[in-house]
Amino acid sequence: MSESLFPRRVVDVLVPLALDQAYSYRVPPGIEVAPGDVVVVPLGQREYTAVVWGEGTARPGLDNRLKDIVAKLDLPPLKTELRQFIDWVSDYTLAARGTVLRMSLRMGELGPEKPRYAVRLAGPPPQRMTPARGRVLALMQDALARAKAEVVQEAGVSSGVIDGLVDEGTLETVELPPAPLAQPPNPDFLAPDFSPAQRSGADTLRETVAKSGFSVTLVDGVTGSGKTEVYFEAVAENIRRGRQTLILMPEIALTGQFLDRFALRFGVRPAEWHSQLSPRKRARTYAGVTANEISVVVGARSALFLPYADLGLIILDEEHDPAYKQEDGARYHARDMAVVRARAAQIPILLASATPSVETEVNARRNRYRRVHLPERFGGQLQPSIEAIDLKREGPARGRFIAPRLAEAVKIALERGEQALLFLNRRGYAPLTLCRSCGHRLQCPNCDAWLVDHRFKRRLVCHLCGFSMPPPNVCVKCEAVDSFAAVGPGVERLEEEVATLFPASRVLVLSSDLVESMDRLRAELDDVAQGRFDIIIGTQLVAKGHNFPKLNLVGVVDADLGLGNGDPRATERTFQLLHQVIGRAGRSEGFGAGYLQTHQPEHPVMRALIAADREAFYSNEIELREKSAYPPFGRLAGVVVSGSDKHATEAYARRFAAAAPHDTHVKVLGPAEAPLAVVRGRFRFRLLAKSPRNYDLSAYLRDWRAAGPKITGNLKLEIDVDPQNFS
DNA sequence: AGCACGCCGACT
DNA sequence: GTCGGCGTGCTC
Repeated sequence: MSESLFPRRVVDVLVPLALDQAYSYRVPPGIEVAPGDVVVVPLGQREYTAVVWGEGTARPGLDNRLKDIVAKLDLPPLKTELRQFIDWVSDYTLAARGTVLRMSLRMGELGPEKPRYAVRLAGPPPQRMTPARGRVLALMQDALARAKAEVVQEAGVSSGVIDGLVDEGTLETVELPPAPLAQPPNPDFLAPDFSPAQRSGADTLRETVAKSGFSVTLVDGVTGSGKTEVYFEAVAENIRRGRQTLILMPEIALTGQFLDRFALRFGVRPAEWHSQLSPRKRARTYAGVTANEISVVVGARSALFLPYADLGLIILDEEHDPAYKQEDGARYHARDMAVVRARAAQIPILLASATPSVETEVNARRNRYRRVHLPERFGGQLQPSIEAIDLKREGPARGRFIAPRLAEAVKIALERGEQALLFLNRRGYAPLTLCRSCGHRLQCPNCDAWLVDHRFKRRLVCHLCGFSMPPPNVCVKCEAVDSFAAVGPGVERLEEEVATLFPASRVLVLSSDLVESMDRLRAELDDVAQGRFDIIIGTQLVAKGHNFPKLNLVGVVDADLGLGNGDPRATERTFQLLHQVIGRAGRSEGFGAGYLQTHQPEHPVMRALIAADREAFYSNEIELREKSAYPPFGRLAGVVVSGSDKHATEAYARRFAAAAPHDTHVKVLGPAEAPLAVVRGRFRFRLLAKSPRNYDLSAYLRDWRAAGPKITGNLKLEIDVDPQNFS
């Protein structure tokens, strides 16, 4: 009866599942909700933490099936700005709304904090005194409470000794308040010592933050120009204004040195946000961010979706880095989405890079983004001088990979007591193993890829699916015995060559598959910085963000790797990666040298690097993109159809292509077998949609997806707006 | 993302 | 006969 007299209010609630629609729920008496409120709702057999997305949409026929909201959580509501951002990302990327919301609700385990216990002096000394008890009492005489683990450490006793003293009444246990998450950074902890160019850049950034409002600024400075310290001044200004700052990094795991530099400037380390955070730390950081108790977050791309209480500034470091593109689940580019969030929140965003993405460079050249240029290396250091080694003319002997001229340069560096870095972006010993008698190549059974020889692990490994097997000694095809030959170099093979060339040197191989733990890696990088190794052989792991004071020589073993595989972004990425890795040289001493071993020294990428003519590279690349209407002068979307049955997959891809809506602005290419035609036993076919820049390609793709034939069996359809990867 | 339902093969 | 594999579809 009361139902009809007082119909309950109905609201739409978005559940963080792969659902595109918000569901309607009744609001029970005693609960008041508004859009953005975090609530608990029943769905199917379970209850979920979800968010009120708006007023209930009337849907006749559904009303008698509506369930009640279970509870409203005591959390700040998601602001309109964030909800609009989530809707926007979902619309743009075609990821389900709930999937995007999920990224904003990664609060981990809420609930009571696990108590921390400490001990302190509480009574007379014990009846029986022992040396261990004496040490504890000596330490505890000041009557301060100390964590038990700390006493164990300081007094050099076992925890049993402390327990005994507690039992005797000499010590008592007290509960401590939770350790503070992140101390507030002090914007005036250290006054920076700037060059005139840095000072002027810092002033511009500070004014940008003070003015507030949406703007995009490219902080464009070579490695060693001190751009981090310069943008720290924007952070300082934002802290003074009492607002929160988000600093995005491509790979948070490798930012140990960055956190130290932050602490040097602001007195404390910032809060961190990334996928490897422990559940407890995640929950507390989440709570701190929503309650405005954390003022600076350094995070990986997922930190972009956190519900900041009062976000005032976003900084995206190494903005060109391909790691900003999320490839699984919701496919989004954190740089582009960060600009969108900054606009939604009406705040400034800074994009920092020594080698901006072509997209950002075009925006800066056309004055859509402001540019703060830091042209010099700090302290008058020179840019490394770069030379090509033409492998066609002065390459190494067969089966060797270090050319004589590079070996000579390494020898000289070692004689000077300096370090050398040999860069090769290839893990393992050799990328290909073939049978000398029949030419058979060892291939992954699940993928269209060769098995990579990993000698340290004594296994052949597929880099696409992780399949591995011990190296066989009989050829599976011709049954020849011990006929296998390693073809091409990986970092492990390079180490072998280095050991014969420089037997007295201390060599470290750094490669992601050899990393045992983050702590171990940080320790190894520290060892390198301290000069405990002479030669470092590394994959792109070494290109990012580490400062090695004694490193003056970088040799790129195969500069052509990554070029010429038909990927439209290959030249840009090669330029950025090689520029970055060579920038490791000479950051302290100022006499850096880089050598590029290449088969094509006339390639625009090599010429731009050698001449240190960045502008030439960009002008050339921008012209090419404009001619072919590639991004940022046109839009692209990739579609991948995959399935375990090749014919069914190809047939579906054809039918899907045929269902593409007619539109004179959109050109659909394919389907064609993907460059990685088989991965994990699934066959892959690619389609590509091209449109002009000012066209809503996302809307087109949504129509296309709706018009496409139904997915059956284990077929999968993946849509990637603005693809960065064409494999 | 769960979870149930339903249809097929292979065991007590 | 029933257990259980996973492909399919639904959740306000």
